Amino acid sequence: MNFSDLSDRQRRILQFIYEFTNTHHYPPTIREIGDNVGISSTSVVNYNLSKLEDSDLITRDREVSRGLSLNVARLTELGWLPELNGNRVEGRFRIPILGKIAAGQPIPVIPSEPYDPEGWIELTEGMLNLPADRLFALRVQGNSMIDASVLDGDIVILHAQDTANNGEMVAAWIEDDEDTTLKYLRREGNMVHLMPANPNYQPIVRPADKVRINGRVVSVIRVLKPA
Amino acid sequence: MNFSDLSDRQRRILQFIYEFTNTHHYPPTIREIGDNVGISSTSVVNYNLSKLEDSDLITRDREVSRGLSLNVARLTELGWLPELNGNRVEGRFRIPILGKIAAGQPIPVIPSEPYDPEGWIELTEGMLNLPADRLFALRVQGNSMIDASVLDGDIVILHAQDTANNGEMVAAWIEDDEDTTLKYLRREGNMVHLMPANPNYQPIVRPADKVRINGRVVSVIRVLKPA
DNA sequence: CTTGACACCGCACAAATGTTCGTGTATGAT
DNA sequence: ATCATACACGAACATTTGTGCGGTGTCAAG
Repeated sequence: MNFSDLSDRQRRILQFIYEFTNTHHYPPTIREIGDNVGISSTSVVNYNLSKLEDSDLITRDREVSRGLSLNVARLTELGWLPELNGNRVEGRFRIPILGKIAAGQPIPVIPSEPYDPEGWIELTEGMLNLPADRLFALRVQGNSMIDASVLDGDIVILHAQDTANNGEMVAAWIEDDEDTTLKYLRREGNMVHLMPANPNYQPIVRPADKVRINGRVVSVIRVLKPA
Repeated sequence: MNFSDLSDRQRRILQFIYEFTNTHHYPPTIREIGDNVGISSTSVVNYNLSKLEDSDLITRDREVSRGLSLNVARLTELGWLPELNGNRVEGRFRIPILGKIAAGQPIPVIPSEPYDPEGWIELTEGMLNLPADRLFALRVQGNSMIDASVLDGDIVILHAQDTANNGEMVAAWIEDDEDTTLKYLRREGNMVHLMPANPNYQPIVRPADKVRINGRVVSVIRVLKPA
C-alpha cells in the first residue's frame, strides 16, 4: 500500500479531513467532505471513505455522525502528514530542521533532504504561540554563536521574515563577512547594530544594506544527552 | 471565573468530553454526554453546555452534530487539564516549573503553587527520551548562569538525581558559596570540578562533600517574545 | 406570599447526516 | 462480444442529533 495507489479524490479527502479537523476540532460530515472535494453524491464520498478505511488510513464509526478520524500513526508512518500543512498533529507540530548554522555559512533556503528522519523537531502549540507554517529550525554547528549564548548542537527555531523590530533576535547574513550570525537587532539611522546576548562580546555595526535578515529567532532549544 | 464556580455536573461534563474525545477522536453528542454524566434530558445537557460556553470553557457550533470542543487554552490557563489525566496528553506531557534558579538561591523541592498558570511547560515525548515522572523545570532569573550559556528567562529541564557522570551538566548546590549553579561535572579524585559551558569563564573546584547535585540538566529552552 | 432566577425534566419536532439502491461509464481480462 | 471490477451519480430513506417549549421544584429577594 502506498499513497500512489490512492485516487486523486482520496488524497483530497484525506487532506480535507485533516484541515477540517484542525480548524473545527471535530471531523467533517460526508456532505461537508463532498462539497469541499467536489463530489456531489454522498454515496461517492461514502464509497471513497470505505476505501480509505480498507487501507487503514482512517477509522470509521458506523451510523455515527462525523464518526471518522485519521489514522495518524499510519499516515505518519507513510511519511505523508508533513505534506499536509504545517505538520500539525493534535496540539503538536513538527518543524523542519533545514540545515546548519555555523560561522561562514549562509542559511540554506530549501531543505536538501525534505524528509530526513533526523530533520524534524516536534513542539507543542503551547510553547510558541505562533503558526507553524513559517517556522523552520537550524542546528548550530561549532561555537561561533556562543556570544548569543547558543552552543554547538543547539537547535534554533526561526520565524521566516526579512524584517524585524529593534530588540528582537534575528539570524542575519552579513555581506562583508560572508557570515550568518545570531544577534539582537538594533537599527540606528542607516546603521544596523547586531548585539550579542552576552554583554562580554562586541556588537557588530554595519550599514543596513549590507545586512540581510533571514528570520527572527523565536526559540533556542538545547537537549543534553547523558554522558 | 474559577472551577469552583462550576456545578458538579458541569465539571463531569468537561471531564467526559475530554475522555470521549481522546477515545473516539470526535466529540460526543448531547445525548452521549447525558447518558454518561447521568442526565436524562437532552435539554439539561444543552443548558449546561451553554453555561460552559458562557464561561468560555468550550466552543460550540450551533446546529452541528457533535459541534463542540474544549477550549484547551483556557482550561490549561486555569490549571485544570493536569487533573484530568496524569499530565500526559497524546504524546505530550507537562513538566512543572518548580521555581526559579538564580545566584544564591537553593532549588525549592516542593512547588508552592501546584497549578500556577505559568507553572508548566509542555513538551513532546520525542524531544527528550525520558520518563516524565522525574523531570522538573526551573526558570532562570538573572544572568548568573550566563557562563553556562543560559540566559535570564530560560527554562531548564532537569532530571531529579543526586549523582551524575562526568561530562553531564548538572544543577549543583555549592555549600561554601550558598549558591546553586549550572555546570558541567568533572570529578578528579576527591575534588569536583564544575566547568562552565563557555570556556571564557572559570571553573569552580570544590571538595566533593561540599557540592550537592540537585539534578541533571536534560534540556534548556529559550522562548523569545517579539519585541 | 409572590416573584424571578436557576436548575432540571420530557417530549415533540425539524434539521443534519449516514445508508442503501438503482443506474451509468469506463477499462481490462476472458 | 461478454463479463468483472472500479468508480461514479442521484435520490429516497432511516437514524442520529440539536433545538424549543411547556412544565416542575427550590430558594432567596422583595
